[in-house]
Amino acid sequence: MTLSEEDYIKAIYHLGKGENLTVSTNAVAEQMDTKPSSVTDMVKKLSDKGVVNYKPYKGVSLTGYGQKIALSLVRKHRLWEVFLVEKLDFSWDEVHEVAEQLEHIKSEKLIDQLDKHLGYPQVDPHGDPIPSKKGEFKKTIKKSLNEVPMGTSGICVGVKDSSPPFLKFLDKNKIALGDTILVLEKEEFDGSLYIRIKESKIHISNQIASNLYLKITA
Amino acid sequence: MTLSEEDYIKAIYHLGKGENLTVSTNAVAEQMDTKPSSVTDMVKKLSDKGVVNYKPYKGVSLTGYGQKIALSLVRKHRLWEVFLVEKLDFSWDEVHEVAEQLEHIKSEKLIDQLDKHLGYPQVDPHGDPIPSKKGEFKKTIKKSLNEVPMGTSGICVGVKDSSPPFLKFLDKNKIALGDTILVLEKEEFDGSLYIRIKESKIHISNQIASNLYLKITA
DNA sequence: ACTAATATTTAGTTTTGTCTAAATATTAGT
DNA sequence: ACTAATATTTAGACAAAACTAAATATTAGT
Ligand SMILES: [Mn+2]
Ligand SMILES: [Mn+2]
Ligand SMILES: [Mn+2]
Ligand SMILES: [Mn+2]
Repeated sequence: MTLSEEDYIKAIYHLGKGENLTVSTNAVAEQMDTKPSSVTDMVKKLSDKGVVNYKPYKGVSLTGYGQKIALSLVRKHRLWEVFLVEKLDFSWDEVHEVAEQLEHIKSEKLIDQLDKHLGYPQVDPHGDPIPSKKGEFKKTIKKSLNEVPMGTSGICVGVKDSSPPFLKFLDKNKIALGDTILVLEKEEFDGSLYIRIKESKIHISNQIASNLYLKITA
Repeated sequence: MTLSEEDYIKAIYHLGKGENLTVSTNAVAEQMDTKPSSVTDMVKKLSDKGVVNYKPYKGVSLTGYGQKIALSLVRKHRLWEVFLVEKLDFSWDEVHEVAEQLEHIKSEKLIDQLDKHLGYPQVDPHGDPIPSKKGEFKKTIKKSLNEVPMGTSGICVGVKDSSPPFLKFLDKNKIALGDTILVLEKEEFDGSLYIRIKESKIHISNQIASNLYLKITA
């Protein structure tokens, strides 16, 4: 697969929410920041290669073969993200762009050894699970912080919005993956939340809360 | 620069033996495993971009700008090779192909942090020097083990005699290409040498020493 | 069911990097 | 200096991946 083909496969995978939904040409175009006509061209080629199922005007989905490729790419992307954060001191809002390039490096040994070097991590710096070599991975049950009952305590495992501004906000407020968060109280007026994180009590807007995923432990 | 352009720049750099010699179209074609006509096309484009000096029928050389790019690529290539050997347990004959891909990843922070992670290495696994961020690097020379001053350390990069008996001897004594060798002391009587190789001190005859090449950073 | 809005595909170009075959320049041998 | 061999460039073509503009299909509103 070429770099371009691989990026399309990943886009179709992500738009299919891991359930291999059929996705529209326009959705892929938006995700890839390209034109719908370019998507049509590429999707025809991927169909010829047996990577996707494509019915004109009806959308596109991955074949079994296509899913395997997608999972392998996701694995590589997330392992590289872990490497960048754990070994090269990148912050979690800097890794995506570089991993987007590194995921295309062709070497099976490279990724096996990287996995080992990192101690076989289960999740990437954004809390997303890393598929095994065989393409299996644990579904993490995530809920956004604003939809759990008061008194719930859990571990921050991910974000919905991973834009640099949001990630920077989290850094500034010392909210990081792996932190234990306790939801204390909801402000009736604006739906904002009081939470306890690492011994300190902070106040976050409902919008912030809705973008933070919690893995509930109790 | 595109991946293709970068590979051409590196080829011209290497053919120029680091002295920026003017090289022929055919030489570049051979190095790149492509056709001379393709080289002509690319060289014209690189000339337009100010990367090379090109006179039709007279050959091509790098401009100052082109040399900077070449050194940056060589730096990246060699740092990745060190990473693969030191951190991911690749052997020295497996790294080139992968480094050939990794050298094209675009991220200044990535390479700075990688350099730091590796402890600012001076040479790659093949004994070749790693240019600094500014493009400076030490020259290396290849000498047979019996003609270097005592106390010299270098990387074993080749053999003069490659007959099975000699190679078997090397195997038996755990001397392999890529090993770092330190010359400790010469025995006056027979010119034999005491050397240190991977934590162990061994004794080799002058004849053995004369058949081993060392790459030394000067 | 008809029409308008939207989504998608088709047709025709462009850029990049490659190739083959033909033309031309350089070099070497006599 | 002439000729033959070799090196290099030019011309024309192609595949990949993108784009714009036009055509067509789908969908939603009345
Ligand atoms: Mn990518
Ligand atoms: Mn991630
Ligand atoms: Mn390369
Ligand atoms: Mn090397």
